[in-house]
Amino acid sequence: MSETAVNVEPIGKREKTKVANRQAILVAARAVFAELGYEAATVRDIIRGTDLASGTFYNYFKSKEEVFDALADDGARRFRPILRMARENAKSFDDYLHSAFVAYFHFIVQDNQVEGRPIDERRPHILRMDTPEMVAVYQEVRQSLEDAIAHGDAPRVDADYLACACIGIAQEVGSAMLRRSPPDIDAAAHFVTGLILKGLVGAAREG
Amino acid sequence: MSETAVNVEPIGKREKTKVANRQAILVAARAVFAELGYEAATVRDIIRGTDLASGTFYNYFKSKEEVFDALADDGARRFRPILRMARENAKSFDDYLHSAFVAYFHFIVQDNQVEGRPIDERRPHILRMDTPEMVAVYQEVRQSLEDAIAHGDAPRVDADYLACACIGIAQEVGSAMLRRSPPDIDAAAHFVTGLILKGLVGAAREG
DNA sequence: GTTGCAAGTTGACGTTTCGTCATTTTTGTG
DNA sequence: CACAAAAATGACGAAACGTCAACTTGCAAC
Repeated sequence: MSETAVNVEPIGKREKTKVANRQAILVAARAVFAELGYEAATVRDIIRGTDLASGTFYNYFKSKEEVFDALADDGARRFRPILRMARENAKSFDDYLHSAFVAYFHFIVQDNQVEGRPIDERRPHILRMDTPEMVAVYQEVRQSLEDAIAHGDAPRVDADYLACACIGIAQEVGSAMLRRSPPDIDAAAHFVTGLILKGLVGAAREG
Repeated sequence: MSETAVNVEPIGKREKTKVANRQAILVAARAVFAELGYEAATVRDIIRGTDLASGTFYNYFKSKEEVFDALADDGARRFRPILRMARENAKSFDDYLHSAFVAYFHFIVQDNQVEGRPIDERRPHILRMDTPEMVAVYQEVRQSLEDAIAHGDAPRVDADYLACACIGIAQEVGSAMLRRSPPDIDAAAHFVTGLILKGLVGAAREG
């Protein structure tokens, strides 16, 4: 065949700048939200953090809210493969639970160290369950639980409720962990894993 | 003494309308948020739902955000005495946990039946942990847990983490429960109580 | 390379919402 | 009733919004 050049980068300049602009807006938005808080931030504040014009913002997002959702979505998107790896590498159900929580706590610690800032500051910690990637994370967790139940590795619990409970625990205990300094990921993961597997007894400080 | 009239109502008209106005704004805001969503709602939309003038709004709240926080705060304030009663009437620690969750699930079911609407609709379900009454609820829960631990009714767990875990579970499983129709409060409460007391085994469908 | 067109960017503009404040109304008191 | 303090009012300038006609850029056909 007469196919000549390699085609490793199928994206032209058009698409490239589109991705770059979108990303620039998200980065600027993250900084602005951290700086001013979600409410006080304006679309103009965000766009000022890029080299784009005000009108361009609306080619990418309908509103400040949509940018925020995209940020949350992004977080979930980055976390999902980590979660999947935890599942694939797990030696047992207990191991899966533990490594999933470790992964999540690790993730939020990293995520909250942006720009050398401590954690502090009222950041928009608000997490929606209804953004697409968020739902995907929920489904991933739920699927793992259902598989474990099907294989007899876990009791026959309501997988929907259990997935929700795990997510709720992860979020709240995760936030509590971040409030402590330094955040002890292993301790937090040990706590929540013990709680889920054995209840209060499992969560107790010493075995 | 020449004190003549009874004084059962120490509040004059001043204070009375102040309370009424504040309440009117909160009621209108709840309706507007439900109707338009938090983002789309404006301070003017809210004030239009009352018979007050626009300027008056700012005598009561600094911003839309503050109104929203006040709504959340209000919810927590109404829930707190219910939670306290659950504690005082509890026969045991297990009983306390169970009745607290029943009370919470009952509370949110009621709260989401406002105006005959189903649950649906993206309402600002966003719950902040940093509003004063919210913190009070957290502390109430934590205190109960610490007391139980001190009295030997519960293992020596990290009370901060456990309180956060309970709240996270209550929120997420509560939301999941609301998504089902009809919401089964007892089933949900049974699930979460079992989970916390005995872990997965306790949460399984049949004891 | 040049030409033409679709895709994307720009910033100025009319519109909407914001938050303030001088004025007016209401409430409590002597 | 008169007076002062407290609160409500709505008009106003400032700020942010979202749109759009004009302009620039990327790409493909020739």
